[in-house]
Amino acid sequence: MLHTYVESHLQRALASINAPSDTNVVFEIPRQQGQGHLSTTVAMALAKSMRGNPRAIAQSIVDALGNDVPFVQSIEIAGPGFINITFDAAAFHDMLRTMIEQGADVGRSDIGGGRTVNVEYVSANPTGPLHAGHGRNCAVGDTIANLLAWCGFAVTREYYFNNAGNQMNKLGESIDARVRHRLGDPEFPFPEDGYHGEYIHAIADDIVATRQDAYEACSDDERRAFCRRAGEQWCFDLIKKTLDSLNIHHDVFFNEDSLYTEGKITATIEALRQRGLVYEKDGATWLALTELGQQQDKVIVKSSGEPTYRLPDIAYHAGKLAQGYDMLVDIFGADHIATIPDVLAGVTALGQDASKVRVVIHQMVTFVENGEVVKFSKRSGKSFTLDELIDEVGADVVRFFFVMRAAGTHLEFDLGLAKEEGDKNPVFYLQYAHARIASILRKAAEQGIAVDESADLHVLAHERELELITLLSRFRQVVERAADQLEPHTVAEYLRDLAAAYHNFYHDCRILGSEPAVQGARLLLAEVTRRAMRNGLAVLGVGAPEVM
RNA sequence: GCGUCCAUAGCUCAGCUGGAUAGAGCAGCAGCCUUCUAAGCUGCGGGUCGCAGGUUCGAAUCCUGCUGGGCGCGCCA
Repeated sequence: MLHTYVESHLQRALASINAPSDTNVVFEIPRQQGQGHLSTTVAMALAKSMRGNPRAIAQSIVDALGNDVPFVQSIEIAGPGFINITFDAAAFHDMLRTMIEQGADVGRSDIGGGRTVNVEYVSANPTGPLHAGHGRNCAVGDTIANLLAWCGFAVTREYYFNNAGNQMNKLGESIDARVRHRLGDPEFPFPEDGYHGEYIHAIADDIVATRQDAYEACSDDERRAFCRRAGEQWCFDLIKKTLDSLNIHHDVFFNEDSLYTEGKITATIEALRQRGLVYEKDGATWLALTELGQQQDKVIVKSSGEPTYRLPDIAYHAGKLAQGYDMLVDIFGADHIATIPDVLAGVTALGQDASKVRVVIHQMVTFVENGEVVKFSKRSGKSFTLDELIDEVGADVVRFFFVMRAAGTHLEFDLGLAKEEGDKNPVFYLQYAHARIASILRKAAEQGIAVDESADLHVLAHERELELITLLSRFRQVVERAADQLEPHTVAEYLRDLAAAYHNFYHDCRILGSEPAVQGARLLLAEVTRRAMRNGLAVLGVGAPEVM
């Protein structure tokens, strides 16, 4: 990054004009031409505390800097007090050299320092296939996990599920009914609010075909449980297969039921009770959330004796913190937003540090094709599954489209655009840049020209070359920021800019057939770009094709 | 009604934790291939940053209110 060349000099200059020692120097890359390569607003920020004219402060900073700062060509004061710095080409060559030395790992960071992070995402219960809308949680969660891993965190990818609830019973009853229909009892009643999806028939067919004897040996109650287990198995197999096709693999599948069998639920209630936060009312057990700053108290154990989801959620999060994770990341859809404060309050009440929990809320997805909203509904059984979406547009497009917008905004997924295998599709724009580089490297190899990492970079002076180097130099910072802020879409934005910078360079700067020194330096620049693009796409979980 | 997220070009969206003349893609119009992939590049048009106040040298960005929309507000998860 350019700012590293001037940061220490600037700090010294600030000290010499008696600026406060905690002054935060903010650097920006100016948008407009003629404003240098790098800009800082520090003089304007200091105007208040130092009670001075910002331009005058800027002038004294520039005077204190002197004109012998290495790599700096010129410094100008502009507008209300911007300090604009123009670097000489050697700064760009130096940055590129640093990136060359990072080899295939260009852009990798160690800001995580080995700290442990648990990222929990997908977490759909095994009551059916993942539907298309689940794709956003999958892609956002896995990309965040990738980002953190890329930045030196020790990441655990976790999937939390519940195979004991009401919905699972409904699943078992639904399958049971379909099996009985097949075994000569067509009048057997289908449960109210049962699952109507096609997959229920598929599961029933499977049971009849492979386990009919075992099924018929069961009592009525056992049959429902049998079907529930068969359904869970079938659904999980399918979910894992779907995730696998998106290259998503969890390290831990955490069964909510283990919280019961291991006594964590009762232990949690007792711990909360000891703190005076639990009371009985109307036959139920309540958590005094108002004591913890929340709006209202909530039931944690129903009068039926069953806990509500809130209790295991608290026990689950407290348990993960107790395992010693430095950070927990939850990926939730907007429909779960209200549960978060309760869980965090409960976790805090149990003596854990809730500030270690970071929750990424993503808004809902609308699928659009030809300007019309495409409906999907699990309830009606007319489900639009994630598998179908992947079949339609491909795994790369699915992953990219779900992370290319900020998680907090409503996402419009344009199926028409996604299906387009051409220039309109933003994924191909990135992949094409990579394939173009791969192609040129192949062509060079055919001509007996290898990438020479020790090539002299001084011949790189074209505006397009310097722009490309500047963009490349930002790669690591972009990834670090995306990891820190848990904002994967900024990587997608960056890669678009990087691809554009490469296409510009490619268009204006002939590589093969140039004079040997220029050819060598440009080939090396192309190779570094390829590495950065491949790494960036890998973080997004998108492939980097050699040929398109 | 309460909570929460959102509102930026015709459409979909960025906007780097307050900075300079608010950007990109798509759509529209006009150009560029006998040479490394035209899935590319170049140019043009297009804006009351939802509205109204406030803080500040300076606001799309921070605060308040309002309007419009998404999602929640259960002894469902």
